[in-house]
Amino acid sequence: MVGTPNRDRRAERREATRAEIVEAAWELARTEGLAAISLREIARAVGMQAPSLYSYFGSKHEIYDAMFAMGAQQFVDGEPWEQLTGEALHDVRCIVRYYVEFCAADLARYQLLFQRPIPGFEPSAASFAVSERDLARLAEHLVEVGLTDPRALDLFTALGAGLASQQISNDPGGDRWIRLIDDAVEMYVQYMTAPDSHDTSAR
Amino acid sequence: MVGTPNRDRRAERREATRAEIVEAAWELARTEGLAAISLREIARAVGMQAPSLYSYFGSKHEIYDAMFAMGAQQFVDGEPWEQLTGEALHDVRCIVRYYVEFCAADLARYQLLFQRPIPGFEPSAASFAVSERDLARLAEHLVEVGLTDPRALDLFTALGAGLASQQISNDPGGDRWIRLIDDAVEMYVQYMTAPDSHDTSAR
DNA sequence: GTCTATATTTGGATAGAC
DNA sequence: GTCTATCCAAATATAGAC
Repeated sequence: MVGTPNRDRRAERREATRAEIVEAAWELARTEGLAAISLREIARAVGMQAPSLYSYFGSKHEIYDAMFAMGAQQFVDGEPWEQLTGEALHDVRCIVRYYVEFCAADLARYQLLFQRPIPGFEPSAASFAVSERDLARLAEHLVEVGLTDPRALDLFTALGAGLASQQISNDPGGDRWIRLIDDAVEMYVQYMTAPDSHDTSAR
Repeated sequence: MVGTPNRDRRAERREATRAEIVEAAWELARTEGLAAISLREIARAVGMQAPSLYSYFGSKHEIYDAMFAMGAQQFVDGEPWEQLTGEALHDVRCIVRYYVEFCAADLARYQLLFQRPIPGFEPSAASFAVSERDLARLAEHLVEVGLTDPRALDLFTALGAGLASQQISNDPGGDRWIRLIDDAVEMYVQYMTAPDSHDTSAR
């Protein structure tokens, strides 16, 4: 009998090339700006002609989408879950540090993942799902360390986003806001764990 | 004797047309995205042909620069200085509210003023100076209400930027993070005014 | 100061040979 | 799957008449 092989070498090769294209696109985005990359440049970087890219992606937006998915996966893969201890102050500090440094490390990646600088582009549901699952996991962990207030998650993300945004926009390459992380986290945890001076029902 | 008139009607007319062009550019940026506006569209919106714009601006970047200056001026002009009382909690709340709502009210304006989504564009020193003077004034006011810690300003801007960023990116048109402003401000002021449990020298 | 005409470049995308 | 050739649209910017 003629069986089907348990590895599809052709599909593997194809997937590898797709990854190569996306990597090249990121490289260009980092040097020239996210909105300034072109199919011709991407193709040249991987040793192809522009039309050949259409064998791998149906449009430029599909490439952006794959870039988004890759960035989101990088974020998830690098998260320091194993360093968490269950102690609120420590864990929150850990996560905020990771987030801010992840953002500051790559402006283009930050823009694509956390802003919407490309007119007309929105990540597909599949690409977005990675981020959403991760956010849910974060929400769970906040509850585990005792931050059960329903506002805890949104205030947390606002804090991280603000430190990252300021660091990137106003001191790129520096550490002016990175140095504030520990203070900000202390402020946040103190407030969220203080005995009900500000809980919702007491108002 | 032949005197010079004390009003230059020609210059006034020219300035009015420049303002009209910038206004049209903002209008388009709001509907199509900041990076997607073209000189042709701007020209059509003001009843001109594209090349005529070059009588008023030397390049597209100069139009972006004028847009930046206009946005910065709007921000300054709308600031609620007259509502401030000298009481820290109240004043900080006032300013953060103004900032977040200003950002949330116009995505394109937020992007141009507080992010850098246009590859190759940076505001001129003159346009930027408006923002810088305003930031200095804010710093002074924080000191006046007792927030003398050197970290107060940067933590303040991070807080505002974070609330605005999350509101715009994750709940456009809603108020999910706007509703958190009062809590965030309370958290901030409590922390910054708490008796030296976290001041620099005590560490 | 505004126009027409055009230069020049560049972009995304498609057709069809191999 | 990759190429060449090309389409088509759009962009910024300039030249020169009026």
